[in-house]
Amino acid sequence: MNKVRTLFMGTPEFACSILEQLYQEEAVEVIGLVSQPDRRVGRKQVLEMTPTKKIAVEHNTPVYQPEKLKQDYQMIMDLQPDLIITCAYGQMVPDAVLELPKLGCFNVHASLLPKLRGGAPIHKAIMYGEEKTGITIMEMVHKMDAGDMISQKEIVITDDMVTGVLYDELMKIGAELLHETLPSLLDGTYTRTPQDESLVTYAWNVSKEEEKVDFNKDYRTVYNHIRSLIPVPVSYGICMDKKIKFWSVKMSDKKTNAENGTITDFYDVDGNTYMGIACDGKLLLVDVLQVEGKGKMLARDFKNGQGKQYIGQRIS
RNA sequence: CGCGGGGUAGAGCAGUCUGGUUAGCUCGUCGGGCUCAUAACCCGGAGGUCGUUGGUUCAAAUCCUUCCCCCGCAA
Repeated sequence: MNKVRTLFMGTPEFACSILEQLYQEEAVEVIGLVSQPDRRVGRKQVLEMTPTKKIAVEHNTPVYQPEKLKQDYQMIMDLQPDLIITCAYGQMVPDAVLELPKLGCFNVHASLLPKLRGGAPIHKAIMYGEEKTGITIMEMVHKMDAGDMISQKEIVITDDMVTGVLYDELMKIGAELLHETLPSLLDGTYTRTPQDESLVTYAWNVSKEEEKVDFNKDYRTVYNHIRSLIPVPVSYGICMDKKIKFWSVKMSDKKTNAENGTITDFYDVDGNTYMGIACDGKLLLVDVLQVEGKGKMLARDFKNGQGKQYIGQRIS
């Protein structure tokens, strides 16, 4: 039996587990990877391969990285794939490509569609306080993340989860769901469930503006907001004219009548030291933080150094 | 040369502008004490080529210079 000629389209870390899964599938041959172009990253602007590309290179799979897929997709047409799987590719796929493979084009999306369509479903699931999220595999259509759903897998979002943890969990079950769903995609026996348009919500990429924390919002919202941006891009507040990033926070029952955003003091809880920030009448406890120009550090270390000067100051 | 902050005991910082005896603070660590007990308190100790190079000076953590490294921003 011939293997199904499969093209994978995906770019970031998240797509790696899906790509790895495809390599493990007996029935599938990965004939190519399409990812975003390599970008220069960091202060030194080092050109680095995209995460999926690194994996494809190891498997000697051809990699295509068009700057604008809409204008530059002939190589995909030439490849004549039987199946296209996408996951967090980062560009809209032209209709001509969607219609090309005889088995179809399917997307692995990190949310329970029709909720959270868009580029940042994992961050937004936590930021918006969803109690559960998951993975949806669906048909690709012209409109973003709007195709009929084929399979889903749920995961509960617990209070202590940050985006990074949820991200890893979803990577895992994404690969599992793909494995479970793949046979039906290959023989065409899958069932399609249209998305209920009345329940659609969107999860746009996190904007610069969204990285800043507003301690005037309610406690839970602030907590969700901060943990949703860990470990990337990390939220921040401004205090003493410096940017302070919040790398790890925790909720508490400690009450305060200090103004929202006030750094009230440092507290020892269960052997750890936390910096308390007033929010909505309660204290939000910061475990790990980073002041502009400095590395990230434990609240305990911050307290031992310049942290004392910050007590009583307000974060805006 | 994109802009800016920084490199001082194991950790986080002060001191640098206005050079000057044993480089200070908060912790940690080690020893001792107090206590029924302690993450508390008291006493004491160890631990620093002040990132690197060269220079100025009677004297450099501090002023000038070379390079390296870390971080924030912008991309």
